[in-house]
Parts: sequence; structure tokens; C-alpha cells
Amino acid sequence: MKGYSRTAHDNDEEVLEGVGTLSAWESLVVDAVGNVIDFWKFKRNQGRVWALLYLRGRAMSAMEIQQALGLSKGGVSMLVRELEQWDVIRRVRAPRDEVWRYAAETELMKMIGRVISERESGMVRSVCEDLEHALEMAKKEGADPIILARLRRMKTLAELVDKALGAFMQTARFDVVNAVDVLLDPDRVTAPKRKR
Amino acid sequence: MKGYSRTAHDNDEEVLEGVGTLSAWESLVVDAVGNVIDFWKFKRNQGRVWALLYLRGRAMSAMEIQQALGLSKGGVSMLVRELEQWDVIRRVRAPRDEVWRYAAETELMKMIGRVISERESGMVRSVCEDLEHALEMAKKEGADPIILARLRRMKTLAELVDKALGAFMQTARFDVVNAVDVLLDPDRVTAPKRKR
DNA sequence: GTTGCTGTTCAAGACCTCTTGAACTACGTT
DNA sequence: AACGTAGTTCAAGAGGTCTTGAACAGCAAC
Repeated sequence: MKGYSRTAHDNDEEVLEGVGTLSAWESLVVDAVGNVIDFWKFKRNQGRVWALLYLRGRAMSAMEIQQALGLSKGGVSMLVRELEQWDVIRRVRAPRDEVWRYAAETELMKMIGRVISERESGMVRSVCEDLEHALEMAKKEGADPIILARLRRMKTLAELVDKALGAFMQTARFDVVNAVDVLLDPDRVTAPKRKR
Repeated sequence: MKGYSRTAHDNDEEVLEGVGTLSAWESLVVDAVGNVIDFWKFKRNQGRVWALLYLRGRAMSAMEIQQALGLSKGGVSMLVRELEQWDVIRRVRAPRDEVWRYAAETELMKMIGRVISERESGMVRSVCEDLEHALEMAKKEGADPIILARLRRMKTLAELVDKALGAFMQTARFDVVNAVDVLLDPDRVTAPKRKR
């Protein structure tokens, strides 16, 4: 597992740690989310950014994010763009404001759904194509029928997995999000007024 | 995405490619599976080994695997051990035989279930602990109640995700595997006689 | 225009994980 | 015991991905 170092459990309150300006418990949260995200093969820092934005509950500028998490300017720029593409954060610019700010998206299924379908569907499709292609080649070469059958089964499997993922999104919609939008603040998020 | 290169679509039959001794279509299959596996954050070559064993439908020795896939001795040794720990392949030694052979496990849910629960449960648990810990610290420091609520919501989320994964395993059991064990050969697998 | 600030891009380098191959262990055979 | 083969271990290196920081672009204020 990658950088699993728990950023030093200092006991001071409001410590300004070597890197970033979060309090100890804030960085615990931020890193916990970062770990999960990392584990799911996204970038750890994407998880940290989202967690920070959610925790603070307001839209923050790139500069603030950079300082809070101890990241580089360019890094923040790329991270927020990617997160935005997945609808995991929103970019907002208030009327009087002259910088972009970013706010955490809280509609969980929107996030998860987009992420899963986007990442997985491409993969499933391409594997199906490969297997189909291989099947044709194998036929042409007069491969053992038993092996052909096995190959077809693999293809079936890929399709079933695809369906199962779809089904998962359905059930998850009930299980997780029926307790609708756990993450949504009862109290308003401060920055943006656009409702959706 | 890592090595996404489609190993040269040669049109010769039974080509012995630069590395490994698979036919073109075999390596297409093996690599397709390898890609998926890699995508899921396991080792690509673990996927390739499993695919090879499944495709060939018989138990193969480490040496055979090594030559078929063009891997190193040590590499094969580690790969098969890991796969075995996940119950994704079985190590068998026939009475008269003096080498270990490895056979693909075909009970899909066993594989997926073990993998998901093993990988995910540790992660979920640790994130819950971290969040709990952070919550306590935040309380002690008299953090804003709104933020405390937000933190609790994150924890709830983690727990819900945990439940959802459990639920997924349930539904998947129906969706995918109700068509019981797609992968299982109707015709016997050659090597081992132990039934389960 | 120039200054100052925000935001983007990307090559270079840091950092990690995976693979390799040689040394080593285990074990059966002579 | 000596030898040969199968299998394991692990340090070093190969091969990736992610981050950094400097150069650049866009824009508003002066």
C-alpha cells in the first residue's frame, strides 16, 4: 500500500504541521478519505481534496486548498479539474468574486454512479471485444471445441459482470442513498446559490 | 493506464511471440483478462496466469506457466502463491507426480467474494476507526457543531458503503452466479479429483 | 502597456510497485 | 553424501505513476 504514513499524531491543538495547515483531526479525516480513494485506484490527493471541501462545507479557492493540504499549485489545478469532470466537486464563481472556488458535491450516487460506470464500462466493453476477437481467431484455427466453449463462458462472464454492476447501482440506490444523501447538509452550503 | 499495448496483432497462426509461447488468440485472451485485473488494482500477471490456467483447463506446472507467459521463475513462484491465498487457483500434486501443478478455480463467487471482502473490509474498518478518532478529537477541541455533524455523516456513509457491499454480494449471487458458475466446465477438469 | 494575480501545462524528477535473476532451501535419486 | 531439479526469497533494477515548479496564458486594475 502506498504512503500509509499517518501524518504525525501531534497532540497540540491547531498544529500547523510540516505540510499543510490542517488541525490534527482535520488531517486525520482528510487522510482517511485519501486512503480509501487511493485504495480504489484513484489519486489519494483527489480524495483529500474532496474530504477537505466537504468538511469545511464551503467553496474554497485553489490557493486555500493548496495551503491546507500542502500541495503544489499545478497539482491542485489538475486535481480539481479531474474531480470536476467526475462531478465530485463543483466549480463556482460568485458574482463579486474574482477567483474560482470549489465546493464538494454531496450527491453520493451521482458521484459513485458516474465513477463506476465511466471507469468500468470502458473496461468491460474492451474486454468483451478482445474476447470476441480471440474467439473468432480460435475458431478459424480450428481450436478444440472444449476450449472454444470455455472461451465463450469467459465472455458470458464479462457480460454478466456488466449486468451485475448495473444491478448494483440499482440496489445501492436503495441501500445507501435511500437514507437520502447522507452527506447533504441540512444547513445550507454557504457559497453557491445555484440549486439543482 | 498501464501497459495497454495490444500485443501486436500478428496474423500468423501459432506465432511464437517474442515473449511467451502462446498462440495469438491465446495471448489476446490472457492479456484481456490481465488488463481487467490490472485495472482492478491487482497485478496484471496474476490475471494472465489465471486466464491461462482456465483456458487450458488443466493443471500446469510452474515451468509451463513461466514459458507460456514469458515470466521469470521467481515471478511465477510469487504470483501463484498470491493467487492461491485468494483461492483463485489451486495447487495440486497428483500421486505419481513430482512437481506441483496449479489449476484455475472456477467458482466465481468464491473468488470475487473473498477478494472483495478481504480487500474492502480492512479498508472500511480502518476508515471508520480513523473517523471515530477524529470525531473525538474534534469534540474535545470544541469544533463547530455543524462540522461535527458533517463528520458524523461521513462516518455514516462509510458504514452504509460497507452494508451496500454486503448487499451487492447478495444480489450478485443471484445476478451473476444464479446462472451457476458460468466458468465451470461441464466436462471435467483433467487434473484433480477432489470435488467440493 | 504594465503590473499583479489566478489558473494551466508539461518536462523533469521523486516515488512506488513489480519483475528479474542469482543465491538459497527442500527433497528425491543415485 | 553428492547431485539434480523444483521451488522460494530478496536485493537491485526496470518500469510506472504522481508531484513539482517554472514557464506561460488570461484577465482585471492601474
